[in-house]
Amino acid sequence: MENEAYLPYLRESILFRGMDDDSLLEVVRAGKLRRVKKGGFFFHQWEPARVLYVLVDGRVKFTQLTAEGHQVLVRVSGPGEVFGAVAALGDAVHPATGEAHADSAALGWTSEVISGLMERFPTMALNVVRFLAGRVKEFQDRYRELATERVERRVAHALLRLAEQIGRKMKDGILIDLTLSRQDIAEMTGTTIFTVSRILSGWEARGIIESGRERVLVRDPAALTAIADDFPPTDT
Amino acid sequence: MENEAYLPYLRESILFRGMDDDSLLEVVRAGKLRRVKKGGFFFHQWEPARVLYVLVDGRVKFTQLTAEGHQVLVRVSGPGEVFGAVAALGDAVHPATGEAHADSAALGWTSEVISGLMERFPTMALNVVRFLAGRVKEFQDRYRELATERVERRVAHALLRLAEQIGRKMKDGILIDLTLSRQDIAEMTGTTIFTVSRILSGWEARGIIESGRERVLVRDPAALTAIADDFPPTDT
DNA sequence: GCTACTCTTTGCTCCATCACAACGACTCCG
DNA sequence: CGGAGTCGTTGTGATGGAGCAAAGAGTAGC
Repeated sequence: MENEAYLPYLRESILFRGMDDDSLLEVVRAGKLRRVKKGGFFFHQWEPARVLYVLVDGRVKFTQLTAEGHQVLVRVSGPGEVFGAVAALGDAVHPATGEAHADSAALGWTSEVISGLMERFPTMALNVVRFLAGRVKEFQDRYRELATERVERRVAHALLRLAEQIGRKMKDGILIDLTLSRQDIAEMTGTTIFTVSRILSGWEARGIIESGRERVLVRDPAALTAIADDFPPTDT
Repeated sequence: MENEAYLPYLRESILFRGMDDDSLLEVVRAGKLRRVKKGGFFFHQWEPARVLYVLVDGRVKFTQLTAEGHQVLVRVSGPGEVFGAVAALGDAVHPATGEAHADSAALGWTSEVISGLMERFPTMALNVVRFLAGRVKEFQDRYRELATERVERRVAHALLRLAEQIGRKMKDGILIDLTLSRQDIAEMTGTTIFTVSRILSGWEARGIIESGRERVLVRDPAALTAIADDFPPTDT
């Protein structure tokens, strides 16, 4: 079974850390590989959730649509990351739609299989718990951010998070390695495309970032951090 | 050991659901009761987290303070609810301060004990996972709410959540059974005390709520739901 | 039951951000 | 390489809600 080729991904994944190779092999064999082409979907919002995935290749964006048609971009995942977990583990419906923004592949386990594995491998159960605790903390932080911060700071935080998570180090800065439109940023930070555009233009003029169509390069992360933390600008 | 008196609470708690009485007894014995007087603290933000609690009596408010001094009210817990879990299970620091707003008592287990129990009782591990998954979902929802909704709707949502969680049915409505100031509501919804005051006054004039000093009674939950869901008012 | 304190209300001002429109730039495809 | 479509920029209002000040209402302690 070709699944085994993905073992290295699992070994580093937060869910399976600390497990021995035999156990990992068993886990990998219990999973099922699913490929989704760019533009395709792993699941849609409101669908009942059955499967927890670990992305092994590609990029997946998770968006929520509100009743009024507002869209919120919840997260972008890259290889090695876990997704679909919250719904699959809480035996509920998917809170968001997962769309492949590049040709993608993910290993999936149904919730029953996951439960079984957790019983057999307590280490894994603890890992799952730690993973979820981290997610809660993340959303709590983002919640507070949204509740207390101005748009500019929120955008700075969002870019820093993305740079950290999927940034690629280039000679002149950190490229956010992802097609990332102004619209996307607006949906991540709860603002409008216009405001984002103005903010990014301002930063570009100050040399903090370099941006093009669906592309952002962070040239001066320190300056961005200063904005995110609301320090006064270092130079006049 | 008097802990056993609290068995009924645990049996209904989301963490211990589905466990047999022998196991529960063991769990309860492994816990340590902690009492905190009104105004006292279970823990402070930034402290390293060691203990997961189940509240057996009282009310605890959880607040986060931002670097700039903005305060955010994250949650209010009543008897039977789990708290301190996210930090204790993720072996991190407490993301919030837990203050008793009434004389309170809680059973606590250190993270090591919890880990041990989860290994011994897989049912409990699954419960923990489900609990955390629910928390993630909740914060994701609140995040989206904050990102896309106007203040009035957010306040409506907040009151409905509170009514659901700790409301007490009265003959003329649902009393939110908690000292709940305008300030508190503002901190829950990411707005200011002034705006909250205006909104509540408006609702009171329309007969939707009845409010006094640190007290809110929901007279017409349906109207509040309509506001929360942004339906046009049913009558002129 | 007076006093001090805290919580709440309300009027006013101001501004960050939204909303819309129009234009400009880039990309893809035939 | 030209045209259509998408994405980004910028100017001009409009406004929801923040921020502040001052007064009103409850509450608690003495």
